[in-house]
Amino acid sequence: MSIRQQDLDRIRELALFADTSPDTFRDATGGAFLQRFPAGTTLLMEGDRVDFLYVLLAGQVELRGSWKDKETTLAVLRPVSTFILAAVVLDAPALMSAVTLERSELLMISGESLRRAMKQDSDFSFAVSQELAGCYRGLVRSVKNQKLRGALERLANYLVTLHARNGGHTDLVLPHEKRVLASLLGMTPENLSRAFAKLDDYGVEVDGNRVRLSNIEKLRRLARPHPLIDNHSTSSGSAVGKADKESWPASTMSCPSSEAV
Amino acid sequence: MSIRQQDLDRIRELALFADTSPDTFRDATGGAFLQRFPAGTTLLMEGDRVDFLYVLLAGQVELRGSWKDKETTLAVLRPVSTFILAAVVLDAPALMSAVTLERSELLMISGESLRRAMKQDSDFSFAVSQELAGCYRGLVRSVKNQKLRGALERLANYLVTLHARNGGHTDLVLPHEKRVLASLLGMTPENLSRAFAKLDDYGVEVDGNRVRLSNIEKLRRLARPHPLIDNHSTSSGSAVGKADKESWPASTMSCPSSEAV
DNA sequence: GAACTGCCTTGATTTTAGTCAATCAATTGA
DNA sequence: TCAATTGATTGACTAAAATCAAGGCAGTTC
Repeated sequence: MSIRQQDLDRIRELALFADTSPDTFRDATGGAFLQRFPAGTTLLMEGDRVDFLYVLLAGQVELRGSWKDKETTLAVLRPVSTFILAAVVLDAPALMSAVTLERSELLMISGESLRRAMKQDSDFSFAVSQELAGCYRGLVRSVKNQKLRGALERLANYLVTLHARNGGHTDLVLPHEKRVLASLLGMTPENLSRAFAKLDDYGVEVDGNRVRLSNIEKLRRLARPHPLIDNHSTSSGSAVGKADKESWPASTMSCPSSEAV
Repeated sequence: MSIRQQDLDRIRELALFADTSPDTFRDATGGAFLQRFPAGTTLLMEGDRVDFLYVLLAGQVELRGSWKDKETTLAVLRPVSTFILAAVVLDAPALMSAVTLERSELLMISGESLRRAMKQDSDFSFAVSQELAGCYRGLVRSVKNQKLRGALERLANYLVTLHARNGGHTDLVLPHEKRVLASLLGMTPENLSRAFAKLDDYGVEVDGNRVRLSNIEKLRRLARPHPLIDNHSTSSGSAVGKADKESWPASTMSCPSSEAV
């Protein structure tokens, strides 16, 4: 249960901690601990008091919101990502549930000590502000995506940005189950199936979770991706200036984060 | 063009500045200036470089996003509110446009000096983090509202929270034009009309921009408001602890902010 | 006052998305 | 190995929302 040095090294690569002074880093992560969870574990339920900042080190976790026996996926996270930072900063109840989609490894950092570190170190506080600003902007993108586009357009754009983030390869592997993807894109699984079928005309060939984009230009003409909605760069592209980081949660995408596993 | 003391006093009441030390406050607002704009002025276009943090002191401004000759309203602000804080913190281009809906009075604070103040004063930096966290959570609510509810339910909840924020009065005045409200709620003006008509069965009587809720219980049973989606408290309710503030932009509501005018 | 404008409403229609039901394939698990 | 389960797909149907078109009703302008 104690933290290995290599784990600390990994969270150091997060934008949030990258430039933090050794002292502050030690203060913030001092009481942290590592925990493993099987797939399907609810880490946190909507409305729960949030005592920890979570850092996903391995596996996959889904953030969900619900209302009246309906559920929707707000984001799917991959290592290395932090989540519920906003609730921790405000010491407020969580607005979304967090559930592991696979067996996952999580570092849990005391919210109390994180807030203390913020108050002592303005550089760290600034880094938190930047992180939160990026999160905020990610959600603005998400709202625009949701309100301005139809389901087919959302799927098309999802594929286009997956393609871009994949270094331009035309062969993609969907990073989640289709039912999760459907929920993330704001549609039913049935509708996602039909949407994929329609994209056949645009050179999208689907086989299970493998997708080939055989006519990207045509797909792109349909999708009309826009830099103020779709974030085509991976959150930690090597040459990306720090100020541009808006890593989490990106638009309607899942959240590959600071370091590819 | 120079700033009156009374204007500085007013922005002091914003959560963002309430507890800021006099020194930091002076540093941050030093180069600020006041400007008046007629209705319909575009203060900022999507994609523009953002040089200032805006503080709305009088009037009304709308935040919009667009894609492919479609537009949607993300928030409508009323005094006293700040906006585009996230873009300022990251020194990044704006993701939304800002347009005055009425003749408005705005204080513009240099982004540069704001960032400098943050780096020097960890308390201020912390306050910015709290503000951003509140904004983030407001957007989470907004996404949940949008993805989990239908148009009629969104309208019903809009009215219920307006009612709650109005101190429980059953007579309301819609704070915006209906076309703006429609866009804010993610529907067409035509559909908003029809939705209001349907709410007739639930005791909602509409006359122009005046609305009477003659059967709140029935309306509430339809709306099913939820504390993790709808924020029924005004952002600056007198007895609200600071940590609970999530003032901006609240769910799908317009944004009465720190101090009612 | 007449013409105009912007905003709202209403109706008819089309488009889009959700629901219900059945099937199929792949996986799991006694 | 053979149910039993889960996820994905398909079709038929229903519901919701957008679009198109036409009027009505202030408030302005000339």
